[in-house]
Amino acid sequence: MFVGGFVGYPALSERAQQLLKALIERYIQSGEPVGSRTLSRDSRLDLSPATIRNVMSDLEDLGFVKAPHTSAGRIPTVQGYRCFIDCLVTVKPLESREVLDLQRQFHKDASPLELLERASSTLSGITKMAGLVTLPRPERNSLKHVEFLPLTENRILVILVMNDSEIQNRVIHTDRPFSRDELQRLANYFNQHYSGMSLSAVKGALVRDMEETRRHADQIMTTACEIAAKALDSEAEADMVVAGQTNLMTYLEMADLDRLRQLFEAFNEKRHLISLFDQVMRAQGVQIFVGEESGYQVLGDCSVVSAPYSVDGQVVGVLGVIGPTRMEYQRVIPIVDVTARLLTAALNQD
Amino acid sequence: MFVGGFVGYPALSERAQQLLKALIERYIQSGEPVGSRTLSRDSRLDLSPATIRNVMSDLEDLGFVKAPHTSAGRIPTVQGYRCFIDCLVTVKPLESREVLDLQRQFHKDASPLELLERASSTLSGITKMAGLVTLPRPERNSLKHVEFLPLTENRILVILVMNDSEIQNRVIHTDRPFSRDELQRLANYFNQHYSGMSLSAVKGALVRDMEETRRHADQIMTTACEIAAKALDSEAEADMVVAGQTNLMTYLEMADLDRLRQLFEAFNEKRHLISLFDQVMRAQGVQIFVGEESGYQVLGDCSVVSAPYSVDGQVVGVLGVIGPTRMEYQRVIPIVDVTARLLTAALNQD
DNA sequence: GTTAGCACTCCACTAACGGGAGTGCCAGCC
DNA sequence: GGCTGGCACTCCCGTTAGTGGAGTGCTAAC
Repeated sequence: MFVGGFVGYPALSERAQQLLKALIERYIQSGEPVGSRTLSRDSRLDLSPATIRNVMSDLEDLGFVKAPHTSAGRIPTVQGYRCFIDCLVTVKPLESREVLDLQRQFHKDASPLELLERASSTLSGITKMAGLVTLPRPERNSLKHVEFLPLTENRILVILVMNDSEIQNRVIHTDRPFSRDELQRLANYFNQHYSGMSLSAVKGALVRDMEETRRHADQIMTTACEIAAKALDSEAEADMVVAGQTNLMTYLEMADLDRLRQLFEAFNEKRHLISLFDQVMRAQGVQIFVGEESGYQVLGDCSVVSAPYSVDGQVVGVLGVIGPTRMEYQRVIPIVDVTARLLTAALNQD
Repeated sequence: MFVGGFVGYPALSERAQQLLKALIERYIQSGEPVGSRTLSRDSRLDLSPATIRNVMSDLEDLGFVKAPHTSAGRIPTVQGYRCFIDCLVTVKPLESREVLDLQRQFHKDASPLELLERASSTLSGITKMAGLVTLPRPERNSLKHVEFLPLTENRILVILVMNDSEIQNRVIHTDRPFSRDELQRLANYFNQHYSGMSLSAVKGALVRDMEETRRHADQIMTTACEIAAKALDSEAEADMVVAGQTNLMTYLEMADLDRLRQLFEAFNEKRHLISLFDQVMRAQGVQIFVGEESGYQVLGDCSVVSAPYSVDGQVVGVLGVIGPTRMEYQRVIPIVDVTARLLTAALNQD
């Protein structure tokens, strides 16, 4: 009667599982505490309300559900959702029509950044929640080409062209002026030796090589390395694209203005959300945080459904949605999953 | 007894003006309808509540105030605020200490973009409302230097260096591949002829010159112009920096979630707000929109206090704050004014 | 023109009430 | 032992009624 594969949770009978599932599905749909009568009708188990009450009482003791007050139905706890997501939910795969709709969002000839923005707004659009996509860390990008341009006396514009056609500008200050030709030579040297490596690899190589070249008294090499090192030093802060935050305002469980405010501040601040998403980069496939599980109190009544996307077989970023804990996981999970795959595909073509 | 300089409004007696002023100041401070008794105490006029009731009744007939219901005090109408702002408010100039505090925000060696962001967040910080700063339209910027870099076969990276060290990248597609040397020559030609002009002037000149050079069959010139024209064609959409939107959530007059949502969508969409601010560019000094005066229904219970800022003596952008109509104009007006001046100063130094 | 007084209105708050939904427990049934 | 029907009990929520306060408009008197 007791079921395996239910690791980490207090053992639940088959019946209790089914009831928990039915309860959560019902609650997700209605948003109101679910009572025994309702459940008796809903679940296919053909049990009387009284029996169900007994089971529910057990579920409450185990911490899967709770009653807002004595004479109300039960609502899921965080642990309840967790269990539901891990073991009980039956994700319904997207219809091929829906996949096509999604696919259409990712134009062939869009720039990488456009693709990410598209992914974010698409996620928010079809889920009616907030969509998020982290930008790839430039450190992971590989460097295709470098250009040094003199701006004024002691200021040089360094242009980094990444292999996925992303371009970054940095302005650096130098001790002495450089002529256009000189800079051209330096850039040539640099491109010969370092292009094709990832930014972080370049950083590493520079540290080693600068010692080396200095020993050989190779002035060009040393100077080129110094300039490049300066440019790469300016840490590029991580960033993310957010879309459809305002959707969250429509969920009444967040009617608390103060809480809503904190949430929106988190969207603006980004830092915390990014470090949350960084955790996901290490995982594979869809990952879900329910409520405070994320470690951020701001996400009180929210869940995060996320999945990493990759370029050249390597995970470079994460996308996902943020919505009320009471979201339709069975629908959102495949959407996030498929979007991540489609984004990965779009980024890797050509 | 009747006062001049009160153009465009139904004539108001000195006393009525003073009462209107007192009423609005009181309402701004308390947020609650103001009754005759309160006003009798507040205003220095030493009038009995009954007398004040008569005046208030007149003010209501003239559309300056209204009563939410029969037995409540009066609150200002949009027209009332307008009159208050145009004729009645006594702005109290900032203390020199406050100016210094503000001044400290604008570091000497910050980039233009950083300055704008600083201005926005400073405005939001001291007013506890939302701060906005429009970015200068690139068209107004003058072009310092152009660089063409080959990316792949038919893609060229065009780098535009503006005179205030702002850098813009554009990737364009061409019919045939160009070699690095060839591009260098084209850029040289272009820089000789066009650098120093404003972007919009360059655009204008290109149209004329392309005809001209074509007639001379000057291949280099024509090609250079064609490439540049392509790059400049990609319209740069106007943009703005917003800070502290979430501050607005604390004003209870916006407790209506749906309205709040529309407002935040406007912040994200930006387009509308920018076109509102565009109007301000043509005006001089602080300009204020009360409620729907702005022409945007979203700004229902909001006012906009704004002022243009300039570079090289020419207005290039606008900054301001958005907050509840019930804001402390006498404080906000000088803050916006001074911030605009300080930003202008910071952008023009060096 | 100004004021005091008065009747009237409307809101906001509180208390009381009843219906509804749901629970827990118990006794009886299979 | 597990399931069920019945019943008393609890709590919420919406409605109603009542009350006090704040403010107005009007009128008559100064």
